Amino acid sequence: MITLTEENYIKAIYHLGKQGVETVNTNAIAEALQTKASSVTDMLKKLAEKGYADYIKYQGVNLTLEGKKIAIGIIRKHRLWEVFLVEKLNFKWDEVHQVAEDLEHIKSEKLIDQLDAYLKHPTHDPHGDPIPDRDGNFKQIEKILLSQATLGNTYQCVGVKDTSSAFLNYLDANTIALGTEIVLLHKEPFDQSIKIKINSREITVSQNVAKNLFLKTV
Amino acid sequence: MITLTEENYIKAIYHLGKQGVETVNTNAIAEALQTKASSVTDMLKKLAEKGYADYIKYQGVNLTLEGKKIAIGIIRKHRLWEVFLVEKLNFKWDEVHQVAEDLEHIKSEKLIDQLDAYLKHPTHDPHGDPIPDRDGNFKQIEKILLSQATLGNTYQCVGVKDTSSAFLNYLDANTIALGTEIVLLHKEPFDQSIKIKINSREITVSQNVAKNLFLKTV
DNA sequence: ATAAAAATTTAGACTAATCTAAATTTAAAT
DNA sequence: ATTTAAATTTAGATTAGTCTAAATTTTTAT
Repeated sequence: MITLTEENYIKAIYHLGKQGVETVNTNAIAEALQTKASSVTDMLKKLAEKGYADYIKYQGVNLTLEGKKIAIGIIRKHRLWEVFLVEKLNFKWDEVHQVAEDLEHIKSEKLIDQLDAYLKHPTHDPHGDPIPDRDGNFKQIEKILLSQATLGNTYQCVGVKDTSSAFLNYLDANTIALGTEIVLLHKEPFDQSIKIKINSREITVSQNVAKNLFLKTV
Repeated sequence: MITLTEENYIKAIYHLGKQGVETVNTNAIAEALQTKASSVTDMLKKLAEKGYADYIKYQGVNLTLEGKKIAIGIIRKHRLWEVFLVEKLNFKWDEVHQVAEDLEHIKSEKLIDQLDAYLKHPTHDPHGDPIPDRDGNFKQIEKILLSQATLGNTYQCVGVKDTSSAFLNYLDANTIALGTEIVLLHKEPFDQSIKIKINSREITVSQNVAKNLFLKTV
């Protein structure tokens, strides 16, 4: 049996290692999980022993195939619950994360498969992140940050990098939602702020915003 | 903060003490939670210390008002999730218990209030048990066991005592569901079996069945 | 190439929840 | 009213996860 704590470490390693591609170091995990490096070391040994991770002392950790599978399963559950909370229970997109953080650990295949069907097999969560299917397959859309977009082009908003309430509320206040069309009008060299057109309204957003909004070309 | 384990003990004490009316003894709790009496003793001390229970060494335990409030809150969540699973996710009534056992510990007021609204404020769960409202109020329907019913009378099935899959499947197979009308035709003195009419079909059920089916007069 | 800084691990201790085995208290039986 | 049996508690140990402080390894800077 896998414990709740083990699941949280595996998920953190997965995210920190960019879908399990890069090696993750101890301090990064400690920071992500708000715990101490020594606690992380203990857990990495345990995860390695259980076959969920490859861990080399002082060198860092990688998830094994099994570890990745577990991570993806948790992420699938997390994102499905987020969709449920927003679509069925009227949560706003900045309110779902904490609750989904708990719901993602409920262990019932039937529950999650039925939920998936009930929600009509959604492919993306309320923040634009892809939802893995039963077999763990999902494809990341071709997406770029607003800060990397090209002048004059038209884009569609497909996700956010920062999922803090502060940022999501900012987007709400400026009527920027997933699916919103955005035309890039001007890039200010002085402070990297960007002028865009949304819903036939022109606004200027800061570099900070531009670095946290994902777009795709249309 | 209250831990998951503490919640489970409180719930067990509540149920064993018939809604917190009777004093509960150590062995009963150990049996209910599949643990050892010594573990129970430890936990009772802790619950008493935290103000959730009144505990007297060797005499047994009672929930305090706060303890009862917590128990009722957990039961509310459990039963709402059961309704959700049956009505929205197509679970059968014998499949919901285990999953609800986990879901009941998710802590989010908003989640449970929204769920309640989404389900249109149901008053009873799929087994006929009442669902407490936000303030912890609920009323038990006037109900009797089939074994205590009177010959010739017409009743309506309103709940089950045993919630095992074996029993619930038996009821399904015999088209006995919540709301089904039942006429008591004959009580066999020899083995306490009972002949009833359901949906214009006559069947005989064992004493065991009669002692686990709740009815109300119509 | 070596010293200083940063990252990581080890050692030893703590808490929550559990257990076994022994001791104690209460209830039942003669 | 004792003795026996049943129920309960205590004592001491164990596991998972965490922590602090000290020791070690790696990286960085000169």
